[in-house]
Amino acid sequence: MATLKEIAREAGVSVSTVSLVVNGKPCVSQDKRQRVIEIIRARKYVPNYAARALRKRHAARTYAIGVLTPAPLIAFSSSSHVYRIIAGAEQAVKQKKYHLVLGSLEPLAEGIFHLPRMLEAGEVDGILIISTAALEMEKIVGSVASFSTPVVLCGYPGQDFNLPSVLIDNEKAAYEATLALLKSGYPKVATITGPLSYPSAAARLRGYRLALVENGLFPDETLVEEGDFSELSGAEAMKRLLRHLTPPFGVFVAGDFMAKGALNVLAASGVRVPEQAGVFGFDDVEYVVQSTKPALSSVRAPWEEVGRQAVSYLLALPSSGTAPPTIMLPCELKVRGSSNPNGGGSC
Amino acid sequence: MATLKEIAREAGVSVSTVSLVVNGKPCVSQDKRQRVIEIIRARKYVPNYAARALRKRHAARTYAIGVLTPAPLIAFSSSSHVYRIIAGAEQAVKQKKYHLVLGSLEPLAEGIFHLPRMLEAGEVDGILIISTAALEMEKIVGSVASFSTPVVLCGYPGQDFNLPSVLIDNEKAAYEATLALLKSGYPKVATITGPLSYPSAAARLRGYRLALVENGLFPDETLVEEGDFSELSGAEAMKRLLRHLTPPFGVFVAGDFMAKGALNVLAASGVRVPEQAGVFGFDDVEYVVQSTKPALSSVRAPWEEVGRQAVSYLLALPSSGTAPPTIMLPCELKVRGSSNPNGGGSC
DNA sequence: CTGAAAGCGCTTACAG
DNA sequence: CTGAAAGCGCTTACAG
Repeated sequence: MATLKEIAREAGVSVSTVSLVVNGKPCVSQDKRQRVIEIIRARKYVPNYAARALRKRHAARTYAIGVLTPAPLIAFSSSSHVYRIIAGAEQAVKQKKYHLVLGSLEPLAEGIFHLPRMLEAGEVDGILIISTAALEMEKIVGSVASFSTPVVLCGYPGQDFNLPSVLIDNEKAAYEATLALLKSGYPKVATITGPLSYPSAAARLRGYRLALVENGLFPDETLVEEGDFSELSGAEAMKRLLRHLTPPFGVFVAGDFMAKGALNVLAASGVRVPEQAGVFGFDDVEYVVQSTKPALSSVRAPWEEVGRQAVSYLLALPSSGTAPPTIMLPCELKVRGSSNPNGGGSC
Repeated sequence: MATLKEIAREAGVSVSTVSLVVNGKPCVSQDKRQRVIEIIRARKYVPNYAARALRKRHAARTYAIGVLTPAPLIAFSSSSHVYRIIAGAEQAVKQKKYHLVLGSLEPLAEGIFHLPRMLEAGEVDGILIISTAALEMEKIVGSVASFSTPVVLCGYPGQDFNLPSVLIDNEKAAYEATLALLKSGYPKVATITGPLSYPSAAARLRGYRLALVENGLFPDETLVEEGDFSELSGAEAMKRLLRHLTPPFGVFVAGDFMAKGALNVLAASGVRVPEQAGVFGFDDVEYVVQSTKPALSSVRAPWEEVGRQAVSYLLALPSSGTAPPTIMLPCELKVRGSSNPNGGGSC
């Protein structure tokens, strides 16, 4: 690899001049510039990144944003929000000539995580932490906070870590999905929740209740059943609901897999969807919503946009310590056959 | 940020001694080592990566592997092999304390690509290039070849670029899928191909033909129809096939979306699957194979393993220039209801 | 417009 | 076992 010095010698100029040319500074005469550029081409000179960074000291950027996932990527299903956030973030960094660096947490033991090297040596200009609905973030956030690298948390709202965050608004989405069921004409609406120890599951339940109350319906606790996001748990929750519940009714289900289980039970029980019962899921998992009959209405979270906004926050982060803002992005309702008795339930 | 020199002054030792401690070299007395470590802790010293890399010159590793995708991630569907290769690669680099750096190609104009900075400045120790079935790789491979960074190509076999490659064996997989249809008892087997200008589509056709010939069947060109991987094109190709084809027969379809279209046409034409016709897809797209009735048999490529093998090749790459090897990984047959007349086609 | 020189933070022979 | 010193490749005031 050629160095500045070698180029300078060959061109018969000083290293300063070569440096100026390389960095596109204007104050170099035409002929010298020309000569230097030719030699750079011929020798395939590439600036030494490390030397440059060293010289520019702390002003030096790495032009990299780290993405910290709560587990190795292989652990996530292809429909996971993790991939969608990464795709959005990549789109956003690209325009600014940044790269994404992937690092993942490896749980070693109870609450002990192996942190990727990325976090330690100031190798990135900012870190985007992806959280899951369930993840305990205390340890991680604690470790990260001791570094000076800017951080932004992406994912589901949970405990307040006093970190800049881009989150999706679970409560509002649940509120709107429940409202949609009521508006579709179902006189009462039940819900199947996720594990209520998860902040996001609790938030979805709050949104559901709010919609009922605002419409003059008294929240009836026999209409609330808890699942664990699995298809089986959704089926069992639906069976329990059917003990008290007679059609017509709506069910807001806090996850698409559970909703699929619920639909199966309704079909087996002879309850016609959407005529006698409307079902609304959550997460808009492509291969679930397309595989049910009728197609499942669901809540779609804007995860790509979460990634994009997190990056633009990191890249614009002022060095002054302003209070960490929290952005809550709204979700979109995808109304399909399962909750739409007026639109022809066959599609 | 504290520097070695500051730590040395505070500890009353020379910078050499601090450097030795930081790098875990043994030849330092216990008490000095102790003192230095304490001060490093207290001052939260972090070694300057750039200085280290600069000093170690070319021996310095970046501990990063670049992943070059043929387009921004946002352009790929969640079922894309791109995500699966990345997940496998991440798993592999993790064990060696490496990171993955994401970079993507942006087609600017006809054959002109904007190359990510990652490729230019020796910022990574190796580059994993992901190709698609259709991608023209000439330009990219040419640009990359002029750098000294080791490269490995991942994806579908195509033109021979004389690069180390980890590919999936399309031909063999097509051969096996066709054979499976014959073994299931379908006396003749047709095929719906992808665009035959794609090397991978052509390879799948070769595999199909080989299976026929080996079983004493004369390749009949009226049994070959070309599609473009879309569901619609699969439906139309199936319609064309049905002009000459009477049950029982099998169809090897070179893509799951086309297979779905074909299944729809068979159902509409009153041909029962798998009793009268067997269908085998390709790619094992989760939300397609699960949504058809009966469930679609398909070929599953080991993309995670492709990523893993590519990384282990890059990390073990000898500096001497041996001929670039090419690894062809076999695919797995996922036999489901659509091609299995004996297993009860209802599942 | 151009060159000589200092120095970024670190590692590494080289003496002691 | 320990320290003084050179130098990695670059940028940047500073003189001219």
